[in-house]
Amino acid sequence: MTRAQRPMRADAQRNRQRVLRTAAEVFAAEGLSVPVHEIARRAGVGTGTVSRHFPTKESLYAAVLLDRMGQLSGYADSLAAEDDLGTAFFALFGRLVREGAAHRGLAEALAGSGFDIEAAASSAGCNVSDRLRRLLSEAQDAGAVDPGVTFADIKALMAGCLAYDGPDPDRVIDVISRGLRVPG
Amino acid sequence: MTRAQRPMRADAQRNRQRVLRTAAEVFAAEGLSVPVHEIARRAGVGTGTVSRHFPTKESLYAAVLLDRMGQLSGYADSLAAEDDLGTAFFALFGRLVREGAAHRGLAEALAGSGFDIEAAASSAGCNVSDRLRRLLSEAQDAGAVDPGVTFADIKALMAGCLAYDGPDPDRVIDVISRGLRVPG
DNA sequence: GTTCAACCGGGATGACGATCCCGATTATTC
DNA sequence: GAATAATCGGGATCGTCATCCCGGTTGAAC
Repeated sequence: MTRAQRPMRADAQRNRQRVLRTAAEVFAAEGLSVPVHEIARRAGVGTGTVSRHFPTKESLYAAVLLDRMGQLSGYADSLAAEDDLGTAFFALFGRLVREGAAHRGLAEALAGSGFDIEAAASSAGCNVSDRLRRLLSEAQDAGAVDPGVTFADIKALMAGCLAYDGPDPDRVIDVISRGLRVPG
Repeated sequence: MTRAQRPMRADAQRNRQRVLRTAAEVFAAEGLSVPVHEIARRAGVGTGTVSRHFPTKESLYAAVLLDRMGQLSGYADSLAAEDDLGTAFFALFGRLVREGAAHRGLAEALAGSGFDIEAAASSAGCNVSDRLRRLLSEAQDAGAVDPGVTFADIKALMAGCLAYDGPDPDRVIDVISRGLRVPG
């Protein structure tokens, strides 16, 4: 147990954020194979700076992904105030799909290297997965979602949707949402 | 205009097939980043043999993808005999999703390098896309599919489904199929 | 059975990119 | 404002891989 380390120097913190944001944009726009060197260039820092904050490229992937999950977690919290549970569920589902499209590759790359995303996320205090699970069962109790649908189905559908990165994601989400509602 | 070239030597043809099949399996199982060297090793040939048949790795991607599209095209043909147009449509849709999961990455990689998959496929005489489009409109005329759904929606849904590579693809396909049917 | 062009294996080559390192710089503390 | 420890930039290093090449081999034709 070492003493609580002193806070990061201001410029270091700034650079870290800058790299993280740049990386998120660049990965989303051009894929994960963009060289670290290029991310450093666009962020306006040296490659050494990137390396220091994120010792491997993989750790940069993880940081970008966790950062995004934190944001989504905030959105999930904001839905707690929603009265209509069906609306809340479909809102979160839709948002996850829309926002997640760009990050599917990240999740794949990390999973492929034995990085446990869910564990890391929940230890970071943002378990989007649990919130969605709870919303699903509440929405089912409220009669807004087909009770035959399982959480695994939802995850699978999302995994699918996350890949879609074309125009009109709303139409896709609509069709799927329709499939999830109570039949009849 | 050169004279029609003489047929490939028997061993060359055999090796080409062997590489193509091995590549399809390996890509599906371990992703596109597997080294060409490794594919050659598993196929039991030298790297030079792979290079000769497929001068670049990208051309290997294309060959694997077109090969698979040819097979799917054959399946689409076999559905021509089906009486129930709704059944035929959902059969092709489901099959495309199930079989396609492993090949999404291929399509992405090629699209990213300006390779026109649809054009290549149709010039190879196997336009799965057109067949699906026709089946959709026939199934809609027959009252089996919601007439409000467009072909673009279908392509989008497929793009999404293609990403899903987990257990129970059938449940996912069921939910989506339910969303596509005529509203009750 | 002989000839020859096509084909084979796998090592050599070169490019690219992640990571490490170190002298220069700058934020923080007193 | 001086001291110092954290940070910075970007070049050096090392591996990995796609691609090329060439001496040896084999199928095909006569």
